[in-house]
Amino acid sequence: MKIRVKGIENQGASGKTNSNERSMEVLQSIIENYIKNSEPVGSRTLSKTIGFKLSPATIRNIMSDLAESGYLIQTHTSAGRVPTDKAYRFYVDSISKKPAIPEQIKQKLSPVSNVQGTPVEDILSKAVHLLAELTKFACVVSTPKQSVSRLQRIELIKISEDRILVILVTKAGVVRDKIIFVKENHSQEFLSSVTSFLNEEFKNHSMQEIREGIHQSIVSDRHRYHDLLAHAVRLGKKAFELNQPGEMFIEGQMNLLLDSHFHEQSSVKSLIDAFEQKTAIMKILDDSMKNKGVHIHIGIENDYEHLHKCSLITASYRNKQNVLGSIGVVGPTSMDYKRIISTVEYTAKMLSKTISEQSYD
Amino acid sequence: MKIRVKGIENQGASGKTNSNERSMEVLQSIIENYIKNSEPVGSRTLSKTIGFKLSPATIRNIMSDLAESGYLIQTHTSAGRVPTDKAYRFYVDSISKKPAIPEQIKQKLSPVSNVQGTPVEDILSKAVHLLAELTKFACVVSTPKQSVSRLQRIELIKISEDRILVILVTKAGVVRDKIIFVKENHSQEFLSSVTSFLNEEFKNHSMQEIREGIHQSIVSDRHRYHDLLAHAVRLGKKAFELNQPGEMFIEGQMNLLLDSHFHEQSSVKSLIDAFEQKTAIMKILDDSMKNKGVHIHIGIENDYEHLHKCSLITASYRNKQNVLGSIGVVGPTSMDYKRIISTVEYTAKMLSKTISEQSYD
DNA sequence: ATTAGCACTATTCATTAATGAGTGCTAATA
DNA sequence: TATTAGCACTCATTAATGAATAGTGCTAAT
Repeated sequence: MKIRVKGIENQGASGKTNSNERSMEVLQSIIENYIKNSEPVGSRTLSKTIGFKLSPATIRNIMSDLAESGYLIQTHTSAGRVPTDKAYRFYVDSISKKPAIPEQIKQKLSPVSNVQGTPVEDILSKAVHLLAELTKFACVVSTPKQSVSRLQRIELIKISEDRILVILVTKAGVVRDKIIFVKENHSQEFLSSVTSFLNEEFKNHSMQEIREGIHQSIVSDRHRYHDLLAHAVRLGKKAFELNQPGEMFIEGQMNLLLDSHFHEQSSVKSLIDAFEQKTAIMKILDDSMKNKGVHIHIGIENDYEHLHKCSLITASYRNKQNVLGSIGVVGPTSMDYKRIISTVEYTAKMLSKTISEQSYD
Repeated sequence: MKIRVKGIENQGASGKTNSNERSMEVLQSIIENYIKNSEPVGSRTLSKTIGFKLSPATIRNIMSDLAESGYLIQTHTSAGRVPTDKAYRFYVDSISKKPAIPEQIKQKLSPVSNVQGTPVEDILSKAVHLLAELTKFACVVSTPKQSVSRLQRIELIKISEDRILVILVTKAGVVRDKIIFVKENHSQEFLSSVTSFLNEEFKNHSMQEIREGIHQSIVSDRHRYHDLLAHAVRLGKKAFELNQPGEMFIEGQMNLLLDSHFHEQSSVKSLIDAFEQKTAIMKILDDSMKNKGVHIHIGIENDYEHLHKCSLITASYRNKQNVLGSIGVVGPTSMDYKRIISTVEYTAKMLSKTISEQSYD
């Protein structure tokens, strides 16, 4: 029995790194070929397209090894081979130098920064729309997380006997409004004093901090505000209560359905489910905020089953102070990773730049 | 040559209304059959399902006439017949008594009214979501038109040296905010006086009126506000400037792609286009606000070419004073009109009720 | 006016055969 | 020893064929 050097896996074990490197290059070639044509790639085709000279037979041997190690599968006996998620993982991990952003893409995305006093939501929506247009996949973006946003200003406005409009302006330039119901009929003057108190006390603090600290903070100031206090606590609590579960804009869902990889009925159903049930994607976007750079989730790596046939490329955007949210692409596992990664990265960068310029820091 | 009574078309011309009515009933039967099974219906099948006794041969004759008059088409020689848009138009026009809303639908839609101080946008989004779930088609809703909304309160808040946050609260309970840029560094006190002036002057007026009347109104009050005037005019103009082009929420687009009628590549492309290019659908929603009741646009009746294979059922929603926007369903021309019409109608009613309760009238 | 009967037509479905892309193995080769 | 040529084999895809089926249109009988 002949034991063949397996390449990749047992790197360094044998001295044959030569053969190892070659396996990697072959695998890379197969992946790129499949990404391009979406068709199982065979040994003959590959021997032509590959950089260096190798006969189909040799390639077959290599492919056989790669298949054994779980990088390739065959849909049936006499078909070419298709990369597995493991292969894609290897592929993206081995990407060293990112391609330069084509001028054309920069051009396309320039509207994102051409904004003067546009609400942050509109900027996000513009960005995700353009990203979908560029990538031809589904794209998502999460709105700035309220909890990490820092307060620029709060305003309480009486709009009827029992309703008070709360306006929160964050440093990032996001305006959130909500209406709270009260039993007491406060005067606008009273509200104004509560307002200025809250502003003084909490400007520049994150919503998270405010929610946690509001009680102590007010209590410690007891001497300055006496009867006003009880009401202020109650109003403030209500005003800063977390109610927005965090929104997400989606664009280009339908693009996916033109993609040949999602043509089967079951795939379509999965996709519908994945986008209906927003939490799974939202969670991935949230996770993406924790670390810098581009995040890549390939197929089976996703916890949510309905996303097993998808890859997600995400990147967070920020202003000068905080990471605010993230933007991402949802596509088939066989997407053109190099292109998509750099496009997402660039878009996130543009977004950060634009929003930073609008922030109040 | 035998001249057959054509039914429908030449009503009253001959005394044979009997045959006429029968044609209509046959047509109706064909349509309902097709709506149910999405398959061309033939004479044999029909002679079984139809209420009264008629042989296939007779039905064939009638069908032949109906085809000649443009109510039916054959996909090929030996296939059954399929209703045309003209047939659907006849069908919906002849619907007399609307079916009662099934308890199940009422149940499903009840969350729309279970809201306490929810922003109008959230109510709309909830409603359109549920509607999509119920109908299994794509659903859209337009946010309240700014121009007809009447002012409940305006607020100007200084948030940085050169930026003023404008908050508009409408009678319908919609809060709109935007940031305007100014060259002068106004004090908050100054803004407050402008604010109370604008509130006094314009409360209860529609945005449309305000935009048109702002100049005169302020000029005529020249004696009361002297130096303040010039600035107030400028700020007010900016504040009330129309910038929101009118939004639209879409839900369940992907539902359409599960529908057999949109399975061809070209149809999918059309749909994507139709939803990408929101203006066409937006226009239909806008039109729907002009008249009461449910509006029905069948296939070819739509101006926008990419909607030629779709029917739209829309209905406007309102508060006590004004028509605010409309909600609708986009589905295949062979949708179950009776069910969809009454569902949309009911949803719009619920929406109106809920929003009215929240309005400040 | 209605219907039964029949010839005719087009789709759909299963079967078959030809094609071709691709593999695995073995033996020859550099 | 690694590579390659050659060959048998497998299996999906395609086209061709024919039977079954669902439907129509027309004519003649009721």
